[in-house]
Amino acid sequence: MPELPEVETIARDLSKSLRHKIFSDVRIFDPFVLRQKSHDFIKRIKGKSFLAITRRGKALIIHLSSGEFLIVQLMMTGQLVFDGIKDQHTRVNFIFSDGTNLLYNDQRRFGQLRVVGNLGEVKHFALLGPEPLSDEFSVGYFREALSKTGRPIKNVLLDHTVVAGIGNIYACEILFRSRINPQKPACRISLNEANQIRQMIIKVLQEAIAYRGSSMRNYRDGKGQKGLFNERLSVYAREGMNCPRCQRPILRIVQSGRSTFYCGHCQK
DNA sequence: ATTCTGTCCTGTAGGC
DNA sequence: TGCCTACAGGACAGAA
Repeated sequence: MPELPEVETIARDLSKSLRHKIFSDVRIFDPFVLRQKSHDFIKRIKGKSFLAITRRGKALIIHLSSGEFLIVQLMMTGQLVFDGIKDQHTRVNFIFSDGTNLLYNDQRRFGQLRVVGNLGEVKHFALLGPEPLSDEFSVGYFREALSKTGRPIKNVLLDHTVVAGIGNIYACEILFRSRINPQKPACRISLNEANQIRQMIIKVLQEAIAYRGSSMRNYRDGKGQKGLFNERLSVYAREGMNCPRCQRPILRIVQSGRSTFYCGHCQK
């Protein structure tokens, strides 16, 4: 699924594409992706206009003129494509008064869409840790969070209650660039290493946003295009290929049921 | 209390 | 070719 850089790219694209649009109709092809009854979902969107789109963690928040919010969790394979062509994975089609549309496509159907009256009622947001690109994600906060647990650092980066928006691709890339072994217990990471990891979190995410994200399989931006960060990935999905730093083969292990890619020589 | 495992679902790649 | 297994960007309930 899209992680923070991909979701941010979609939000930026759609904030331009959807400016001044009015939702004139909503077509539900697969009610499974809704967290509420279709008629309620449609009723709360139809006739409203688009005000803004923001991001929290990996979730998109569309602000409606009614004061309500359309929340989209893309999960693994969700896509929001402006003025695309419907295919077999199109689950919802939002139609605007000028004849353009916004497709919600989702191959695996893990994604979820819903309309809420206020963001405070969304439990997921209440549990989320700070945005990594905000001042809230301070040196002191991050050091403190690492010191409190003996879990492997990779798992801590994936824990959205610690820091929001980092997924499997960027957790691996951040640790590679920080030269930290993904299995290292968080509480054994030194203050200097914690600073290094924190800076790499910020740097890698900003760089990935600048390159419009990474496309492994299904990710597409708001214009239906692939991201460009793939060729800049050093370790993710590169098992057996050469480490760009020492030329030794990249390793793959499983942590908490998820693949981790790293260099056993460079990352201590 | 904290942490991990299995599950949700569809599709594809690779081994034999 | 075809069948079978493993795996895929996330989140969460329920179990250890």
